[in-house]
Amino acid sequence: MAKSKKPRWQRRKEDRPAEIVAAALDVFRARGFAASRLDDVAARAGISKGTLYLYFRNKEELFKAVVRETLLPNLMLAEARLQESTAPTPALLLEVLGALVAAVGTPVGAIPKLIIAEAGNFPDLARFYVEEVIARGMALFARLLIRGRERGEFRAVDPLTAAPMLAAPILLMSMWKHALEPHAPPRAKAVFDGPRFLAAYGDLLLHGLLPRPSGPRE
Amino acid sequence: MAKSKKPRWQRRKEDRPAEIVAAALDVFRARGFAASRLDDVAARAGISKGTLYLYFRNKEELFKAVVRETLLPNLMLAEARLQESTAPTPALLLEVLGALVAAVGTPVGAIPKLIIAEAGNFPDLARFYVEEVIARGMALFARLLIRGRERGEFRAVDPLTAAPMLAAPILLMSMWKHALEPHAPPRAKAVFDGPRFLAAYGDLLLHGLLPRPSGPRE
Amino acid sequence: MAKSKKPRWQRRKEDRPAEIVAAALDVFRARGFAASRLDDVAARAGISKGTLYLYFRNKEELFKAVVRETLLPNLMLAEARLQESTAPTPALLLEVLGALVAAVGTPVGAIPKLIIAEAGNFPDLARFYVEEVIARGMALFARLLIRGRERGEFRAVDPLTAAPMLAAPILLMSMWKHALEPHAPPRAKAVFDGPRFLAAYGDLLLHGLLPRPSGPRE
Amino acid sequence: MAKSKKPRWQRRKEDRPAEIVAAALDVFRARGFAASRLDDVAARAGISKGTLYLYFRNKEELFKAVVRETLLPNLMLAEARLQESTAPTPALLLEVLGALVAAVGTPVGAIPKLIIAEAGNFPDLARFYVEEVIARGMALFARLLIRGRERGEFRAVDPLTAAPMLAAPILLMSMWKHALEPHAPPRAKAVFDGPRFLAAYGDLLLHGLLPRPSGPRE
DNA sequence: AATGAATGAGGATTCATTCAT
DNA sequence: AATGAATGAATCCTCATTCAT
Repeated sequence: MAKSKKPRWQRRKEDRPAEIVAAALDVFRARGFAASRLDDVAARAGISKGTLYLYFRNKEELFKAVVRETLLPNLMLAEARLQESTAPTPALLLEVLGALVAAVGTPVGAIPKLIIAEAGNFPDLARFYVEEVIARGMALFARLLIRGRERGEFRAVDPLTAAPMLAAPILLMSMWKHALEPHAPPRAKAVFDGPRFLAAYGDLLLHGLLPRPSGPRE
Repeated sequence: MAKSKKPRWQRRKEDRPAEIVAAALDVFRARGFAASRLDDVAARAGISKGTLYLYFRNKEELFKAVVRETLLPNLMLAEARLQESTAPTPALLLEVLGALVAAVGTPVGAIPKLIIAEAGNFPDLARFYVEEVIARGMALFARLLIRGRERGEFRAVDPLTAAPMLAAPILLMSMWKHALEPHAPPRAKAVFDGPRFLAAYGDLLLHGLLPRPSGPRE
Repeated sequence: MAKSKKPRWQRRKEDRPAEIVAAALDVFRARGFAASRLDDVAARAGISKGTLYLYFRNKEELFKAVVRETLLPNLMLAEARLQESTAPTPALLLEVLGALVAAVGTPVGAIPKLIIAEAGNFPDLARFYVEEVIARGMALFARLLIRGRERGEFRAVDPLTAAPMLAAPILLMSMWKHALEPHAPPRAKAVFDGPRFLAAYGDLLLHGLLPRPSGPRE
Repeated sequence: MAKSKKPRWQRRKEDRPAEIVAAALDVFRARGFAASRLDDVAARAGISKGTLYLYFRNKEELFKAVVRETLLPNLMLAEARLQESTAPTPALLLEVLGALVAAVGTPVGAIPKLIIAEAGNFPDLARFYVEEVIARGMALFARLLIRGRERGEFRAVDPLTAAPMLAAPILLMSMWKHALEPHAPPRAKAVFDGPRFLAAYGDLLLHGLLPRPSGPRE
């Protein structure tokens, strides 16, 4: 039998996990974790169901991999960006928010909804998210607020308490985009459309943060 | 033979639906809709599995009943409150937000997370939520912003675009309370605790809304 | 309290069982015994589900009552008719067949299909049917054949073996009417219509397929 | 450690459907469709419950497959046989009836009872049976009657009306064998035993009940 | 390394039967 | 005598996981 030049399977040991994770995210995004079938994940990844188990011990591990591997790179990127910038803080804040808003439009934006939906069933995943994602994200915002305060660009607010407020509209937008917008009438969709949302958000946020031109307050 | 032997069950046609809905909300809240077993709902409602089906055609209908029957009364209450008040708009806004924050602490607060998690699987539920809850909620906030503007209490912002920003921290809080907080370290829990959160939120929000130049404020 | 002239329930102890049996036959006829719900039987009888159990121990007993109480009167009628008649045997045979064909058009005609479908699950019902209905029916036909032979009206055939052949088209017709006809195209329905079927049946039965060599017949 | 440990299962994609259909027919035959449990079908087919669903979408589809796949081959066989024969028509008729009587003794013989029992619940199955089995079967008999008439072997009868009469005793026999005989006393069983039944049937069919005026027959 | 047939535990749903009213 | 709310065993079907190929 000499016709065996082409191997029966491609050797793609390296790429497979990432492909599977991407496929899983797509499927989980649409149906939620519990209602997703591994059959569908496999089909979308272009492999067979059995092959999934060569790379992930079970459905839960696949879920965790999806969360870990799609969130952390994004977060580290943001942290690096903040570190090196010398721009005025209001501009830097807007830049960070802009990056987040952009990220929300990608499949990654569906992760928060998935985590929140399944936190009750996967406590360690919830813990991971709280400690590795939320805590770090809030710390990042808090540092921004402090930086602004120190440079006289922001008024004094408690950074740890205010940080979540900065994040809240981003979260809202991610929920909207990945859960409700597909079912909303056209007029409702306009509200959340990209730059417009970001501008309104920044306006409201900054005018609360910027020092008042005249007279001391509070 | 005393006639004491307590009966194996009671007839309670009137109360049952509400009790079942409450039990279902509890269970769905903890596990999510898809992962909840009707066995558990029945157990928590103190009835047998079959009894569920006397009152709800199937799991999906039960879910819809939970959403409809717990959200609408709350919403109508808020709308009524807004209608009759003559208070200054900033105070009224804070009052409304306070009521929402309070509601978030009750089981009702878990509904948004449930809806968002299952929107992909129950399009008509999603549509119901968008049209009957979100739209009405946003309209309510928009009316508040317009009222404030007309009375000179707020600066000019586009009410339809700004409304979601008012709601965002409430949503964030509901997600936090019902999904992540149980898995968070104690220090993190403090941030969202009641009045403190509300105060920070109102402060940030109002200083962005109030007109600039001068004068004493509330 | 003097307004109690009209009692809360009618006293109808006597009629109820027959009404229930009739309703049950209707429902069983349409869906088969196994797929029939007692809810439907009760509804059709105009009573509540619980009341069924005041008259019949369970679903199986109801089934047996349906069979017993609808078949036996018919059978006894036929036996009596045969006893007293002095008509020529061919005419008598046609009369009996005619009565059976008529009976097949009523709800009773569905009983054979019910028995046959459930014989495997209710052995004693099957035994009852074999011994009380089939055996007696076959004996009746056999007596007819013997009577004809003795009076020189029929040729010699083994009466016990030939009897089922007389009954076969009746059975076929009952199956057709109560099971398949509702789903048949119009052209097929014509074949089984009443007198025409009976005439063809009598003709074939009495004369057979082979051409007569000659001479007068009958 | 010998490698003996026989594997927990075998892969048998090719044979499975036919095996399942055969097992299902056995179970349906004994209990009727509605009262049969797929558990039992699976057990009899030597597979697990889940495997059923790899081959049949649900219980109803399995039922339809049983009907379709066991009836059609038999019917086509009979049609082919009729086409090629040059025998005298009475002999050919007896041959066809003999083949049918033989078929009735196999599991296939239980199909009519199943169809008739469930026609009310599966209208399209009933339609299929009326159009693909009964219609074709009756056409086959009608052709036989016409052939006999044309060759002067049969007297003139309306072929479409007479055809069902030829089939009726076969139907009766199939009902008897698969429903009632197991519950009948020994003496009753003799009546339907194979060649004897067939001989009596053929005799009656060909010659009828009336005495012949004269001459030798057949 | 990859497949996909086979498994079987788990959960939604139905409905005969019971029993408080 | 009658009701119908409540029960829970029974059964269909799904799908994560395993394993023969």
